[in-house]
Amino acid sequence: MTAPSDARSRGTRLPRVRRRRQLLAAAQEIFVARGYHAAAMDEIAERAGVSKPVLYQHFPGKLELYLALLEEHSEALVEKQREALESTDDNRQRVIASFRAYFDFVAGDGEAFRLVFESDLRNLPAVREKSEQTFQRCAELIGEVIRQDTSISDEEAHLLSIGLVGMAETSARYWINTQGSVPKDAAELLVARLAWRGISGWDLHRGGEGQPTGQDS
Amino acid sequence: MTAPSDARSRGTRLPRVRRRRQLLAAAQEIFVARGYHAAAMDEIAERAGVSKPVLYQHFPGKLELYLALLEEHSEALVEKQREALESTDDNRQRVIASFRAYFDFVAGDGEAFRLVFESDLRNLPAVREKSEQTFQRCAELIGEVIRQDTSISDEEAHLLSIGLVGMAETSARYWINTQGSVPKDAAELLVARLAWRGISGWDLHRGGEGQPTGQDS
DNA sequence: CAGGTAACTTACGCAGGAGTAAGATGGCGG
DNA sequence: CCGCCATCTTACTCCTGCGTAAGTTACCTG
Repeated sequence: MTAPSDARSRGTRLPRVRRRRQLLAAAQEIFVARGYHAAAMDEIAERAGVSKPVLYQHFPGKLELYLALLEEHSEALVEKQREALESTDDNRQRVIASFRAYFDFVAGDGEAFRLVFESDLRNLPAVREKSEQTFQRCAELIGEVIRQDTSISDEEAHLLSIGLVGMAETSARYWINTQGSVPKDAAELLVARLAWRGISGWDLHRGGEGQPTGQDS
Repeated sequence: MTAPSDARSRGTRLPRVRRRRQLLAAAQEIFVARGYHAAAMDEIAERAGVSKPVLYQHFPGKLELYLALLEEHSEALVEKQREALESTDDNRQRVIASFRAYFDFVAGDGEAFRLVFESDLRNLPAVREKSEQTFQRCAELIGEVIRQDTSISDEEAHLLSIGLVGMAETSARYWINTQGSVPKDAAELLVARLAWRGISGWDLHRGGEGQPTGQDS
């Protein structure tokens, strides 16, 4: 568990690009495990089997190193979300795919989600903006879908989307932190069903265009 | 905005208990504005119109000072939540009250919610536990209500509760961060409605005990 | 009004960790 | 085989910010 990810090659010289990738991987492990503040550049270097100045030949400072990782994984999440929503035309399936995307994100890539969802650097404007922007972009993708099928205002649709994204993020994080109690598929479907029941046929009472037929399991 | 909350009394001696309360208030302002790491004990002392050692006569260290505040506001949230759920017997009203409690919490007490929801010290076990425990307790309160009215398993009910609490927290935070775009009442009701549509009559398809009558606006 | 004690101050020690000179090394083109 | 440049290392500097030692002032009690 504390085994160096790539110290097999202590003393080995690497071409620039390869080394950079390896440094990013080492940094991710440390940042994820300790958070930004408790992570020491010395430890990151050590984990990569390299001395500290090497780190500074690839990144101007600790902050930039962190931001590089944050950027990468934020984009990955938005991309996953976009793919999920484009994967089908059926809105119910869309909801399921969307939640699955969140659970996949949280389950994948060495717990990188902790950088995006649990950053201890949110007080830095640059980081706060990135986090919120990522969140907003995910919500906006969902918001568009909602707007297509309902007659509610843009602002309201956006607020609903925010709520749904929050639900997805929160439940996915809860699920990953309590691994073993609920299988992934079941958790995804359960929460997706909650969301779908919430939004489907939203404006029926306004004289909507057809009640969801109720088969939802 | 940067006006010292209580430096009117620079040079004034205060009885111990009064001073302690004032120090907590000053600390809250700084911690909320800067986060734990960027907050300096010097600045907290200055804000209170007092010199640093005074701080240390009341709290053993920065961490304990922070934990005192975290504890206080975490308990306040859980209490608000409990009151909301006890305020009525009608589950639909319960949902609304529950969301209102979150919005109230977020709107009140000098943005103290940032300590509970956005702490930059979550990597410290003591803080992580407190946060998660607060979250769990809120979810558990809701979970009990859900279990009373549905036949789903305890684990599933809990997961749903987690999702709902996440939705409440997220939408409340979004609302407070974009003050002015949506009135509080409208936001609360909108999201509460989303949640209520999601859970009400959950297990009808199993042969439940009566369909919700559909009047939900 | 004197003396004691709680409240408070100035001024410092000290540790941890980011970032940096200056020098060593190894492989590759000539 | 030799010199050159990219790669890497040791061994520092320096700053920030927590926590404290020692000394000072106001209030209160006898």
